[in-house]
Formats: sequence, C-alpha cells, structure tokens
Amino acid sequence: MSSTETPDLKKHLAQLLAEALGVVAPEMAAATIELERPKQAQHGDYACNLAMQLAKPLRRSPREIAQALLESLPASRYVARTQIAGAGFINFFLDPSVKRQTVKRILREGDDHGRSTLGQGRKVQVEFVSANPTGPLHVGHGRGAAFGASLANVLEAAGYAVAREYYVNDAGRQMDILALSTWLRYLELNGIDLPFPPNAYQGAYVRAMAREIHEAHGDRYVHPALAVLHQMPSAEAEPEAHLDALIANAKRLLAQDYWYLHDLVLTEQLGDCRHDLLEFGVTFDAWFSEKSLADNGLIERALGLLEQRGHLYQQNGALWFRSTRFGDEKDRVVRRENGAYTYFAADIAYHLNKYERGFDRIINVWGADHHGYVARVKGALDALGLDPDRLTVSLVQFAVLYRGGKKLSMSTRSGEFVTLRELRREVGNDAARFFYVLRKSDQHLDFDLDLAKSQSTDNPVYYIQYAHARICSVLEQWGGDPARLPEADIGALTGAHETALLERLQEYPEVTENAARELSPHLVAYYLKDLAGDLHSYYNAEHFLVPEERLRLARLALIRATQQVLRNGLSLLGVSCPEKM
RNA sequence: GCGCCCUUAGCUCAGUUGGAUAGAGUGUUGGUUUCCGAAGCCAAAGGUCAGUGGUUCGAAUCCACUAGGGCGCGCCA
Repeated sequence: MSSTETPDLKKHLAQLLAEALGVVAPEMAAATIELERPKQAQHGDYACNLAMQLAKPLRRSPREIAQALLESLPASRYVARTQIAGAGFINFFLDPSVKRQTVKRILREGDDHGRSTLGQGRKVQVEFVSANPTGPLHVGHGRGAAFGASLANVLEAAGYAVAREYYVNDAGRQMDILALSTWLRYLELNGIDLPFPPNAYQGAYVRAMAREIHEAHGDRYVHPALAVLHQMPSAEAEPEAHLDALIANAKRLLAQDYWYLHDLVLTEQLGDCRHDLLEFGVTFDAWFSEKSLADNGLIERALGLLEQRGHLYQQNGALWFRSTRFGDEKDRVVRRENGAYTYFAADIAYHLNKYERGFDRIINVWGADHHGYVARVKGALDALGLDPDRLTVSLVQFAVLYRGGKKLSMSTRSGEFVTLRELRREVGNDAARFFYVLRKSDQHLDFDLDLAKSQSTDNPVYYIQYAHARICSVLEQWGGDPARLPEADIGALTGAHETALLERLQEYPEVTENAARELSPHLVAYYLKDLAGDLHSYYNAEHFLVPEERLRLARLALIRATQQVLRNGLSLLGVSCPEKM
C-alpha cells in the first residue's frame, strides 16, 4: 500500500476487531461488527458497540469484554489509540496523518471523488415526473423532477447504471379533454358561440394553441354549434358525462382531423414540458409512450399472462384482476364494460416491460396522492411471477408555495397554478433545485419564495455557493499553479478548524453512499451546508495566504479540496457553483 | 369507517444500523471589519423528541394504543 493511499477505515477497523473477536470469543465469530462515527470528538473517530452486543450471550460485563478485545487487537499504523468508554464502547482515534491523506485523495480523484462501487454496475431505472402532457408543469411536478434527477445522479455516483425515464400518458381521457378544450377555444375564435365547460382545461396555453391552429388552418375544423352540442347531458347536473359527450361529438364530427388535433396538442405540450425540464437541468434517457403499450399489444400480452395464471375473472361485463389475493384491499378492473382497458391495465403492461428490459432495480418516483396505487402494482408483479421487491416506489409529498408568509393555492383544472417555469424565473434554477431537495421526500415541503430568491445569509444556496466563490477568490489571488497543491506537505494542518474541516471532508464518500442507499439526496444538501459552514469558520479564523510557504501550500491544498467536494456535491444536486457572485 | 405517511427549539427542519450530553438554520440578545469577499464569523438563550405503555445494557429511532395533521379508498388518470 502506498503512503498516499488510505484504506476504507471502517473495513480496516472491522477487520482488526474480527481478529480480536476470534481470540476472545471464537464461538461468536459470526457477530456483525458495526462501526459508527460518534457525534462528539471526545469519543474518537470511530466507535464500536461490539462489547455491549456480546455482553448477554457471553454473560460477562461489556467493559470486561471490551478490555479483552483491546488486548487482542492487532496493532495498526492507522490507529493512534483506543479507549473504553461509557457502557462499553470501544473508541478508535486515528493517526492524524490518515485525515490529512484525504486532501491528497480528493485532489487526485477530482470530479470522481465521492463515487463508489456500491451499485456494482447494476442496472437501475428511475422513472420520474411522468406528468400528463395536458399543460405546463407546475411546482408539484418540479419537486418530483428535482428529487428524481438528484436521486438518479446520486445512484449513478454510487456505481449504478442508471436509466432515467418519463412515462408519457399520451392515451386516455385527459388527453381527449385537452384536445377538446383546444378545439372549443378554436371554435370561439371562429365566432362559434359555445359555453366552455368549467371542467375543461382553462389555461391560457389552451387559447394559445387554438390561436395557432386558427392561424394555420383558418376555419377548416369548424362545425356548427348545434352539431357540437348534439345530444348533450346537462353540464350542471352531469358535468363529466357532458364532457364525454362533447369528446364523442368531436371525434365523430372531426373524424381523422380529431387525431390530427389530438397529436398536435400532445406534441406541443410534451415539447414544452421537455424544454422546461431541460432548462431545469433535468434530462431523460427515454420517454415511454403509454399509447405504444396498446399499439404493440403489450397490454393484451400482460393480461394474457395473468389469465394463464388464473388471476383474472369476468364480472358485470368487466374483466377483473384478483388483486386481493396479493394483499390489495379490493379487486381491480383491468378492462371496462365498454371494452376499454383501464389505466391500471396499461401500468401492469408497463411494469412487465420494465422487468423484461432487465433492470435489477426499478424506482418509481410518484406523487404522494398515488400511494394507494402501490399495493395493486406490486400485487400485479407478484401475480406475474416477478419479484415485487425489485420495485421501490418513492412517494414525494406536495410542495406548498409561500409568498409574503401567505400560502398560494393551486388547482390544475381552473388554471390557477404556479408553473415550474414561473418558479424558476422567480427564484432561479439553483435555488429551485436546492430547495426542492432540502426536505426528505416524504415530508411536506413549505417552499418560501421570498427566502429562495433572497441573496442573503438566510438562503442556504447562497451560503454554499459563497463558500465556493470565496475559495476561488483566494486561489486567484494566490495566483500559483493548482497542480502543485497535491504535492503540498499537509503535515502543517493541525489547527482545530483544520481538523474539523478534514474530518468533514473525510465524511463525504460515506454521505454519498448513504444518500444512494437511503434514496435520500437531501443528505447531500445538508452535508454541503455543514461543509460550507466549516469553511466559513476556518476562513474567518485563519489566513491562508501566509508568508511561510509550507503552511500556505498546505492550507491552499485544504481549501482546494473543499472546493472540489463542494463542486461534486452541488453537481449531484444540479446546482451550479459560480466562481464569482 | 378502513389503509398508508407524518408529529423533534417561537418558526422551518436534520438526526445513519437503536448508542454516549438530541443538532442546524431562522428569529431574539450581545460581540466582531487597519488583514485573502462581513452574502461572513463568535457567543448567549431556547426541548416533556405529541401522549401513554412495552421491548433491552441502551429508544427521537422498534412494537401497541391514544390525540392531532396529510393523503388514498372509481369500470378516473
């Protein structure tokens, strides 16, 4: 092992303990040895609770066992000293040189620092956003986008082969409603006097699409009001039936032209959505069409498999999946009385397809309102003979916007929603990306617009970016060649702030691994806040550009390493790191 | 009514596999700049981890119940 190379210290210490255990209590060799980082510095760099775990089976006191273990512990050049503390903890204090090696390691690994082999190249698919292309993305979708994108980055850094996918709901009633809404606005532009249903899409973007069609095609798609309203259920008494009748009339009157309009509004909205996400730094490897499932016979095939296995039955003219057999609350319809497949049927086919594409792991990022749906999808996988545990559904709670301390209310249909684009324009992409992942995904998010756009100490994004910019500024004033820094003699870094910063830097690979393991990118965000705090404290306590060259280079190497970790972490979250602010 | 999620400092929230004296930001109060970016730093104050019981060497963390909040429960998507 070369002098600049430090082993995985957790594994190293666990190995030492395992050897000691073999001497002290060979019969307990199977015990799992856990090492943790104590919260307090006085408890050392790593602590082990092995002695307390063994107390009961060995019928000896924990401290006595700890003493025996330490007496049999092999010597290691990485361990400065050990102690027994509290109820029987074994605390390890590392040799200071170990911590200093992290600087060299970070500088050597550069942008790759923090990557791990946890995933071992396994294929994982992350499906996220998947919003209906029936209008602009709103701030709720934004959270799914920011979370999913950061999660995918974190998994990739942890050594998974990640595929990012967007499921496009391009079939079904919502698309029909959008096509109808656009057509009705188009008819208005042509002077046809019709009431616009309150449960159709109200947004200005619908009028905009109607205007485009009007300009391009004049009155080509005009039909008289009487024909459009032919045999209409009351809009007041039966609003949904009214809408469905309008759709049926549109399809009948427009014939092939209906599908032209349908595809036009779909393409328009999907393109808008894709562009919006691209500007937000969120990209996908695949856009999977729901419609393609039906077109390629995948739904029939999936249902055929369920049928073969005896999990389907007919009742009241509909086809049912016996999901209660697989832990669901009730059986679910997969093909309606009118012969149409349900959304659920498409989703069974979609998930079968995901499994057949060979992903070792599948992660769905869904809005929390879909949580009732998890059991039936897993049930369907089970019924198909697939392992439901390969699928993880990550539920993302809603985001509520606050401006001036006041909650903003939103509703998609009425058109009173704040779009993701508006949010990005107001607070900027960086603040939006960061604020979205600053909460655990299963927590409600209060998104404070005033805070997100404030360029002040209150704003954690600026706090972190400021730390990065400060480092850039110092390095620029130094004016030396950064390539020299990995060779710096960092033995001079012995101050309290330096030790704290070194320990923080050492944590980073564990943070990214944890974030991947727990599917929790917010851990990275919190880590970066802490790291930036350590840097600011150090900055205010010490001067970096000191006359003595050895100390100066050591300190510059340390902040250069800090800069690198800030950059790597922010990059996982899709946040930029400006050199000047 | 049933199911899932949540409840931690005045406010917004972290808290890893159960681990030692429960942390951060904000707000409040006080201090800090002849010196690399004060968008910063230092300090003080602030807690029945919703409640009760259990599991054990040890519980904010696991289990049960209670209270409060959110979401879901359609031949919608």
